Amino acid sequence: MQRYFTITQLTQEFDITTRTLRFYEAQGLVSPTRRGRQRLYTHGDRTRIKLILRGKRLGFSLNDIREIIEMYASDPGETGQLRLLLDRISARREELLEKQRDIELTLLELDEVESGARTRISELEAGLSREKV
Amino acid sequence: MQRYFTITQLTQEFDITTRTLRFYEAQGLVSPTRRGRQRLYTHGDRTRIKLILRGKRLGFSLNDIREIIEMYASDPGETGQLRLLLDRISARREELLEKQRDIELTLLELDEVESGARTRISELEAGLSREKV
DNA sequence: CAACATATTGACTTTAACGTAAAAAGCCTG
DNA sequence: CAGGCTTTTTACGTTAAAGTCAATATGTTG
Repeated sequence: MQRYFTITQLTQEFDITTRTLRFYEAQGLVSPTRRGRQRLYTHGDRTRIKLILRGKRLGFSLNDIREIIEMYASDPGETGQLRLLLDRISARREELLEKQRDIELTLLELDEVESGARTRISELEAGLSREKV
Repeated sequence: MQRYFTITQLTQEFDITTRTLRFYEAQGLVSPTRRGRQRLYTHGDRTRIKLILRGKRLGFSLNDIREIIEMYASDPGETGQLRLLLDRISARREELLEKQRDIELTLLELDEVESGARTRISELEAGLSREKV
């Protein structure tokens, strides 16, 4: 297993541009180490990038994503901070559950549209295309 | 049940601004009728708005949403068009299923962070706060 | 080492999705 | 019907998330 990934390896793997990865770095979402000026991404960096892209697919902004990632990485020493973390977690969980419900609804609607379309196709194929079946 | 909704009623119900609704109209996503210059939204319009907002929560762009809504409303007369519709439906379904998986993963990660946090809280409350438990 | 590709940096541009502000129109209400 | 409110229209501004382009720098290969 290789120790480091280059920027182009990652752009190819995730189908994003170098500009995107540098932008994420400027936003403090990843911090690849350097060999000279060149960026070297560790497996940890790669995992972070996966998290970012997953967040994007779910419609989270980069700021949201930053907060989520920081939750993962945070290591609060006192109870108050830990309780605050628990609150944030449950807020995020609520959001995700709402998205799940939204998806369920949309899938159901797609099912309806699909079965409607299938019905009409079979009508047409049965030669019943003389209006008003 | 009322026949029409005013723009402000809908902005209040959905917690969006009039600017947003007019913007959606300019994008061809809703087409309220008019009484003079005033916009009157039907129940159908209201449903569309719900669809739009649901799409947004799932991270779809307004263009995506337009296409999805057009799928719902489309009434293609010939088999070729219907098959194309079926393709679009299954593509959208794939996207949604991917989002579902993304959500599952994220929920699992949140569970882990949460249980870690709970563990540390109980350690702290047990008075074991003298480093290295 | 010259040539050529690859990487970095910085500046400017673009696109989506609204926000904000100003002016005019419409419509109650005393 | 004057004053005040909401609504509409028009136009310009803003923000997030990159895209594009040009100038260097670095690396590598014959």
